[in-house]
Amino acid sequence: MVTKQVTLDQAWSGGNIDCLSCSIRSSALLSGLTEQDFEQMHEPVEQLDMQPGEVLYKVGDPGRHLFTLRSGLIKLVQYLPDGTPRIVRLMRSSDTIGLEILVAEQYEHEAVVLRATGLCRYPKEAVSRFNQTNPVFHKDLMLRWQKALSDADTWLTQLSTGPAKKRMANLLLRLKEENSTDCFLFSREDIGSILSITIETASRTISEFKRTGLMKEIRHNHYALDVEGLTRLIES
Amino acid sequence: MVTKQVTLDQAWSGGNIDCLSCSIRSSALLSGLTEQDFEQMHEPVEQLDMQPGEVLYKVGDPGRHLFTLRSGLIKLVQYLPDGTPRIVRLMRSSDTIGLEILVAEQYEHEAVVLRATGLCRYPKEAVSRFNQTNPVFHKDLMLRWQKALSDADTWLTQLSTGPAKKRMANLLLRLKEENSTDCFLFSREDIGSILSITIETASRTISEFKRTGLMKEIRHNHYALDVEGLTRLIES
DNA sequence: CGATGAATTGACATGACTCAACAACTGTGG
DNA sequence: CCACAGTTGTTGAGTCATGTCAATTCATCG
Repeated sequence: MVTKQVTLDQAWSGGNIDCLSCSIRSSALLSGLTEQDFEQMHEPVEQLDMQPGEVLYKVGDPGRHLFTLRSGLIKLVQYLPDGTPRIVRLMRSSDTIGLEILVAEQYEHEAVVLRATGLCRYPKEAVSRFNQTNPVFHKDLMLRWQKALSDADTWLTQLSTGPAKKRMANLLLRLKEENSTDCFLFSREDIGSILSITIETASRTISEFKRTGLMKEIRHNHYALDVEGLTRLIES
Repeated sequence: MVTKQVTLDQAWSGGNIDCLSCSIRSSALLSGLTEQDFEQMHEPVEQLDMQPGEVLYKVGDPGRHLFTLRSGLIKLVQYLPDGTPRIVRLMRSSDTIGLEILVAEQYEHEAVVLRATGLCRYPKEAVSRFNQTNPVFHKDLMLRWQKALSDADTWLTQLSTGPAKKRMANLLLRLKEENSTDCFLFSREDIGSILSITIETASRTISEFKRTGLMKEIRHNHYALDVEGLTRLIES
């Protein structure tokens, strides 16, 4: 994990790491804040770069920071009583993770990097204070909370209900890049843990989709989707 | 649906319907508010009594009110693209439903009464204003949001993952009354829609549990659970 | 009492899991 | 550069769990 500290100065100046003119500003957690807000922060914002497999935090870790993804992909995992891991959400660019620590002491998930990820780290206290003093920030935070909830419902209805083929089709369309038919997959084990199926079933389903033309492998784990066909499969 | 209006007077006076001394006050949405807060409300709080089968709202209905359950049981339903209904959460006493309208225009679920339910109805504008002006209220609202999210995760991991028997065992323990082994069930169709299994599988699983002594039918849809045994089943 | 819908049960088909063999890919050391 | 081991993905055969369809019982209510 590589970290880069953002000093108060840099955070709102024209420096390299610059929250005020951040490229994902409109969707970043600290968008809408003023110079003064940043001046009040005791602990700096930091930027992290993480590689696949690295663990951001685990269930029960004391939570002192929230994070916003600038790029990449992170899985949130919970474990069943019998030890089976279950991926409960995927977080992508502009998503915020660790919201729970605003009202709890510990993280509720294990956060593991799936694809090289850049993120910004905010101290809990600062976020909490902004939330209480800045109405725009506060509204934005509620939006993020609601989005998380809404995502959780979709996860349940689309990825955890019905036969494996429909679930897989839903996952593929969900992982599809905007304005394109491209889709990047990851390990069969992770796919299984998302759809609650075995790696064999995941592999077989993908093979069948390839055979029937619903997807074409461009290169390793990179596919072109037949969006029409997959949509029809879901709705049938 | 029976409604009883709470006038400004009643809301904070010693009247019959009295938010300030409400019996579930510590867990009700408007706990922590002062006389002055109630004076600011343009539209009154109302109490509703609803019977099984009645629909509180549907997906896409314009959302103008939030609700807190005083008693009873309500299911939140979403529909799959192919029309299958899926129960995504069960709401019980002291739970708040309709949070989404604080940041969205419409309800995201269909809310249907499963057991005779009493609830309080709050106008969206008032809740929104309290949220911005009253720090305690605001903190409470965040707690509710986080609880909903946490519940959604549990729903996914416990009730939608693994074999039907384990899911059923989890559901039974979740429906169990506090400090007792009693458990009230509802229609097999609803159980199926919670666990994402067919009504036949639901029925068969319950029959098997009765045969193997994991539960005993006291009267219609009222059971005594073998908590130990069910827990063992889940963890195996 | 009969009529209706819900729940149960049985017989069978099918989808998903298990176990096992093998293939493809990755990284390491010679 | 190759040989090798370790890991991940694929495929096949057999089993088991769940879904499907149908028949029957049960509960409720007029």
